[in-house]
Amino acid sequence: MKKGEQTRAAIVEVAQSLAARDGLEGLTIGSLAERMQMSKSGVFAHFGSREDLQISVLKAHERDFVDAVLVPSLTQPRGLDRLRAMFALWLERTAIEAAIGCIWISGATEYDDRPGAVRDVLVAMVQSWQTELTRAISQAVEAGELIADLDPLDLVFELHGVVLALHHDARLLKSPGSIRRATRSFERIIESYRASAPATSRHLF
Amino acid sequence: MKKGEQTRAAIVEVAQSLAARDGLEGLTIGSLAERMQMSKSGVFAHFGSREDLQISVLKAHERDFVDAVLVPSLTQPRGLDRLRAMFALWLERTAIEAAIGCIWISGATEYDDRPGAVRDVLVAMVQSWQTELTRAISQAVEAGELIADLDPLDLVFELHGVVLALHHDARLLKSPGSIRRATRSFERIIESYRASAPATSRHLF
DNA sequence: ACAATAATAGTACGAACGTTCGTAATTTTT
DNA sequence: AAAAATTACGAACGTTCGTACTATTATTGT
Repeated sequence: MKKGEQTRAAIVEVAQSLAARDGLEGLTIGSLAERMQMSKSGVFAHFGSREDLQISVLKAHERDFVDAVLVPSLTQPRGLDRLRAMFALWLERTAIEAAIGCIWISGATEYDDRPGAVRDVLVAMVQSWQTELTRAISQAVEAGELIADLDPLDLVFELHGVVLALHHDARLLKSPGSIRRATRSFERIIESYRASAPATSRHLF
Repeated sequence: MKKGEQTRAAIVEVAQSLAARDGLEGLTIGSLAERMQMSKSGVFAHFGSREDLQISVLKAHERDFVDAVLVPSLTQPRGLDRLRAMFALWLERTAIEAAIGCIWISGATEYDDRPGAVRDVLVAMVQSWQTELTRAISQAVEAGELIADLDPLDLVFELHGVVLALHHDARLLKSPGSIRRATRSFERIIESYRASAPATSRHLF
């Protein structure tokens, strides 16, 4: 690994924590350079533009998210088990990010009316994660663990709401016990969509 | 009403729509002056500082919110009816704000790590609204319309999640049908907390 | 109508923003 | 070790930011 690549990686890492606190729009090259003990132009040279830097931060965040949430959940068998793991890990990560900030959530409000490359990348990432969730839910439905007439997107919507409310309450209101409340909420939601009959293999029909 | 007051009111109104789009931090006196066809200093003179302007915008927003959501809901009788009205109106308003932006929601991520007067005012407003919701829920519990062991804050949390998810999906992802999904979600949540026995007056016990 | 008062414009400021450019220092390759 | 390529720096650019101060114009009360 050449020198340039490794300082670039170091810059992006610092930029991630800076953007987590101040938002992607609050991220400035000046403050980043200061934290890196580098000159502004030295930092800038690693990216063609600030937009490139912001996108690099988003990509690094996605890598982290996939490694922390999606990948570990795949060790669980398809169906409700895996869905539970996905959401448990998602909540765990949100709980951590409640302390440092989540650029997907803050970015959602920053870029919901600001067209451009950063917005496009962000939207693609969120949709990609929602697609993963949808797939896991569909598998749980097919396994007969969730009610057959469930619209997977409905469940995605509700789970997403729990995560957003957790982030909001923990971060803005600093209200204690949000994590416990979110976990309970998740269990309640899943329970209300559980198929009443015990799971039966599809090919029995 | 003197001249000054009425131009000030006009400025705040324009500032509201500007802040809805760009966030309270994205609101600048320069762009505000341009939209008002006034000089920067002319606009500025109505406020002691930008922070004052931001707080004025927040207060105007709260007035609008109370007028559109809280006040009309009070015409309904205490209990589940009123709670339903509150949330229906809240959703209705969020649906509108999904097109123009909501400064409470964007402000939540802008100020979750930025101490100061703006943050303090924002937090107070959110908490005030959550207190109203909590009261309405408690009344529905007392009326025997919702299960007795319900923690009102749990329900506030879940309803808030629905609103946040709606705002997110409608605004960032532009996904159609979010409003219908949110409404269904609300009905489902309420249903799962409904007291199974028909409502009986408390003083019968 | 005329003072007194309030409201707006004008100008200037220091700081921070992203970006460009020429050059020096360092790392990599030969 | 010399040559080539990469990486970092320092200074400056033009803008925009919020705010202060001073005029000038409108509005108000008598």
